[in-house]
Amino acid sequence: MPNRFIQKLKSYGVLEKSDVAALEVATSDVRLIGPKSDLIREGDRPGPVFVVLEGWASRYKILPNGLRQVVAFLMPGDCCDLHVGLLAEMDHSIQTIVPARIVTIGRDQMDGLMDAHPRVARAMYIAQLVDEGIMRAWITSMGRRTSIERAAHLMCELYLRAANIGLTTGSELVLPLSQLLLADALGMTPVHLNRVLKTLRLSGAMTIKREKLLITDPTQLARIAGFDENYLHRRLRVA
Amino acid sequence: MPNRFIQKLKSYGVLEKSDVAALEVATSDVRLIGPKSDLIREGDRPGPVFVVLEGWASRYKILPNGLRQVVAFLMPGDCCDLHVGLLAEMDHSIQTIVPARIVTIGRDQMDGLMDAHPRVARAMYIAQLVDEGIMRAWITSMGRRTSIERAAHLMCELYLRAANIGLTTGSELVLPLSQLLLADALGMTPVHLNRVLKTLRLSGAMTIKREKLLITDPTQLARIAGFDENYLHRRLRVA
DNA sequence: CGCTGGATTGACTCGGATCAAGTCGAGTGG
DNA sequence: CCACTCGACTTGATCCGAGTCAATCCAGCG
Repeated sequence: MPNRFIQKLKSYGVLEKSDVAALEVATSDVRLIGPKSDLIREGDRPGPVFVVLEGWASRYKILPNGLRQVVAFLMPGDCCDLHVGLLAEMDHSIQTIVPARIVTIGRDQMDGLMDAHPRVARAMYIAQLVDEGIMRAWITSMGRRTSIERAAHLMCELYLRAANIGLTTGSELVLPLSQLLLADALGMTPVHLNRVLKTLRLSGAMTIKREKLLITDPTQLARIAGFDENYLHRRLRVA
Repeated sequence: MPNRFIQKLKSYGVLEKSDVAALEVATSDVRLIGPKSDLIREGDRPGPVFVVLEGWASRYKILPNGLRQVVAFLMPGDCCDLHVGLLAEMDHSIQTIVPARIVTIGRDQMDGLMDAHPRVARAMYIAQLVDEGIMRAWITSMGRRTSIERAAHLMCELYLRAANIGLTTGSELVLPLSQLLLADALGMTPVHLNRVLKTLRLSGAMTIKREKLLITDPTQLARIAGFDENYLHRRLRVA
């Protein structure tokens, strides 16, 4: 089973054998977690850094009135913030969506790894910058895109992120996200999301069927979304 | 003139005299920048890290159709990402709002500073985590709060952030943000924002007059916003 | 075979956008 | 000192995208 975390870091910069070996050691303590289990809850005191090796998770916040907003999706290879351990308490929760393989890396181990392997540290910092770019793109989507554009944009993003770690087959991607979850991520009601997905389906751009996203017309989907992939930073910086 | 950057970092952890001295050296190369000047534009290759010592700036993205979304406000003491230098190009622009005093810190100097002063590094990492928390709060606001709640929430946030660096006087704060800018930050039209501000004014919770935010009823404003300040992480972690 | 949780569809309502006039206040120049 | 201007703020009237409420529909499964 490929280690998506290492695969992802490699996409952000060349890693030597020794780097990969160190990462393999650091990510050997795998735990299996069931679906819909909170890994950590808002208000909890943060513990070790953790990495999703397989499966999907969501970061979310609950408002005082009970509404939920998903603020990020974690797919295989994604991890929480490197320095969460510095905080007194979490400002959001993280929950698995489907059964997942999770690795936790203690603070000392993480510090040691980053000190001894600057190329790894560099790749992790880039990963963090990409995560921030994604948050900015989400803010932009929520504020200034219509619901159709917003849904199309999210699908473009998820597809490219997944493609980056070899999770796609052709123009298809296994996407275990219910319409309720997607609605909470896109800031709309499930009913309206359902109609939006129908419109996108009828337009011929994409379909979601049985937890599979199929992009039938990438150009059109990107056009609908007004998608510019620059924020995913797949182009490496050249010296 | 107080150095808001040092002041802010101090709020995230105790700094020794030597730390402060090093920070003072690092932030001595001040440039004066006029209002509405882009410090860096989307697509540009990032240069040194920069810090806003005085004045306000905004991070923003422009959509293909020309719409603008402000994704963050930078107030005195705020800085851009520590590791921007790793990216090939910016995924958003940063522009001053009013005349500002800006400091730039080269990558090598920054690395040296953080290596030699772990307490400074720690405070900067916390600052970055707070910035991320703010982005998550914005996503949540845009997705699940009504326009009135959203506006109230932003005002609570700006007030607390400003109070943290001694920028407030009583329940008042100098807020040089036009309604157009606020509308682009809150994802609504200027016309609608105007009505929202009127409602908040009539409710007795807050008023904006001549670039000054006056919170007339903090409890009510927080209640309207559904505000929980946990994401600003003003409580320090105790060992 | 019925139960259950997601997906789908319809009818109606409402928040916020759009379009279109104003109004106010700080300069600026005669 | 007052008229002119320009940008930002206000207000009204109307429209439309998305929410709400309420039924189904459907597939997987005990």
